Amino acid sequence: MLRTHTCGELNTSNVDQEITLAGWVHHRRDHGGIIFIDLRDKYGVTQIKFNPINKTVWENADRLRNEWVIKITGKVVLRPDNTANPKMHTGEIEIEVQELEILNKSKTPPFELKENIEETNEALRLKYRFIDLRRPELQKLLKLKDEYMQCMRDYLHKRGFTEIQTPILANSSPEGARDFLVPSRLHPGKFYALPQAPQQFKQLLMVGGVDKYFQIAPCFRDEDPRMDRHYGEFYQLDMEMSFANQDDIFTIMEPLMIELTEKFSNKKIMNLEANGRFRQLPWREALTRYGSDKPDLRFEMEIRSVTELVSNCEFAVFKGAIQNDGVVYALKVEGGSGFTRKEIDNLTEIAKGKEAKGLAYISIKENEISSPIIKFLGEELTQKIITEVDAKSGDIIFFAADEWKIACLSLGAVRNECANMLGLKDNTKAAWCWIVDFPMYSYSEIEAGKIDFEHNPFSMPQGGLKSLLEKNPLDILAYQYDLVLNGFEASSGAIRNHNPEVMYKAFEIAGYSKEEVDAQFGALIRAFEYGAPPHGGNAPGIDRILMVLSDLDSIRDIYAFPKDGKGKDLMMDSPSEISEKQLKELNIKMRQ
RNA sequence: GGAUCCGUAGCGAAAUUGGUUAUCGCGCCUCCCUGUCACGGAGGAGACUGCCGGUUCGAGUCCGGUCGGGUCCGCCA
Repeated sequence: MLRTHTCGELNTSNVDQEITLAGWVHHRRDHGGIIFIDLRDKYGVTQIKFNPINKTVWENADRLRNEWVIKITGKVVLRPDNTANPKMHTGEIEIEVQELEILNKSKTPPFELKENIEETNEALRLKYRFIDLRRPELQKLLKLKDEYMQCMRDYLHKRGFTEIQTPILANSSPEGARDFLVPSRLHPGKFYALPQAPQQFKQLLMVGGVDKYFQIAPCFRDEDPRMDRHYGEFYQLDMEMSFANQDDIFTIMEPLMIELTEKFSNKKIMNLEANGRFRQLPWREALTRYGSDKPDLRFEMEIRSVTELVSNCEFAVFKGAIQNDGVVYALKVEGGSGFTRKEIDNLTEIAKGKEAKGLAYISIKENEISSPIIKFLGEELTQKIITEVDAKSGDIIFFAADEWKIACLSLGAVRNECANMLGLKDNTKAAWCWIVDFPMYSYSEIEAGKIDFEHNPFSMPQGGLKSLLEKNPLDILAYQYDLVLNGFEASSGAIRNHNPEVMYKAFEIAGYSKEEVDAQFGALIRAFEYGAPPHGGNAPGIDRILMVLSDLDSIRDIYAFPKDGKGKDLMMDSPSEISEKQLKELNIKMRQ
């Protein structure tokens, strides 16, 4: 060992001991006749001091600069009276250095590592990630993530789950996100794909009799990143159980999420049902009341229908929407009457971003009701609306008049932004909930009249084959659920369709022939013909959950070596060009 | 694919309505200093204001383009 102790552990009980420390020069204070150095390692900082006793040691101490790596041997001594530093763990002692070895020099770092320094441009920090990682904040995050993953593993192991690794080189899946493709050298013209999720493999494990599987699984998707979506690769706590129904999955997941919240955040869990269970919101209700399939339930601010109330009004926008089988929904925002013209314009743009045509409003200030639509609604109806949504002085009411889904989503986006503006997103709270009863199908947004899977084609339709045969596809619900935390989608899961007959029928409704299903999901459907047990599971996005629990502004902080917002690794300079030789070996011609 | 914000020494920021030699703090280099811990003191180096073009007597500042970065929409079964 190059050291007898770490830089974070020495205290008064070690006084007079001869010790050896190794670490980085964190900071130096040269007083002419005495040099203090804060020596840093992962575990902390210890003050070491040099006096001009030994000429060689003194001269070398004089050369030391920030981030040089050194090893020192010396004696632990009590600091003189009134010079202890209560801010340091090791602040009562210091080391009188007798020997100094310079293990490595360092160039001047491109940014400073001291605390209380304003944060440097992220791109520079990412390029020099190996330096940035030395900061205590990031050291803590690495450790936190390790404990976090260990907690999940322990929890599931105790409940009889087996962690199993599934292939990284897999098949391209025709639905879903863009794949990362890997050309095959041994099979010219053919490609592997990195898995978007181990979905099919975990279902095959259930057919294989594994019963309870989990994996902290890497997932690869070539889609544009977001603040809460790391580019390219991310990790899910992928789990699946045989002979389980939806409530069995919830019963396993809920205590784990509670444990993670309590151990890895200082948030107080709110919004639990009286029996301690997570609230369950049907998908349709979530959209109708909160305008989102991932509602932030830390605050109320519910959408209310005024469709009935305004059904006979002469305001063309409301009237038109209702005549087209649409709805008129209202969102009362308490304390929103102070929004400026510019802020309302911004909210209007947000609503339009969700395909609303505009954003009508009624603003109620002390003695005055202001609204661009009051002249169309009339005094009486305006008052009725205000009463209906229980608005008071100081509030503003926004309206969406459109087909149901657009009305919901546009007001949902407005609700979200208003909560930001009014500071309603309380970071000391954690609001978990399940969104259940997703529709199995919806109309295609690309091809008019065509029916697509709304969410996950492998889900079991509620009512099974009977529903598929008898119901209007758009009315069929799936045993499909999302877990939501503070407005973020934390997990997605389903009870799977394990029956070949039901599977073919489900795909047939979405326009797939038997041959297409066989070609694309051959292994799965073949497996289902050999006694597949009923099964289901889900897959929490662990990076995103930790990001929310830790109140981080970016999911990149969760990764040791993150990609930037354009999918580049600035440190490794990837993606990078490859040689002609490699391309030739893979039978790929570069486009000129 | 679209929208929007940002870009000034190594880092973080400033520069009035377009005006003279682009300012400050940290860091860096040299020297002084035996109790500091954001040590102190003296001096010094370091910038084609992202890049290209335009308007103007004059551009860090205004305009157009471009490159790089952040965030959002689309996208993410």
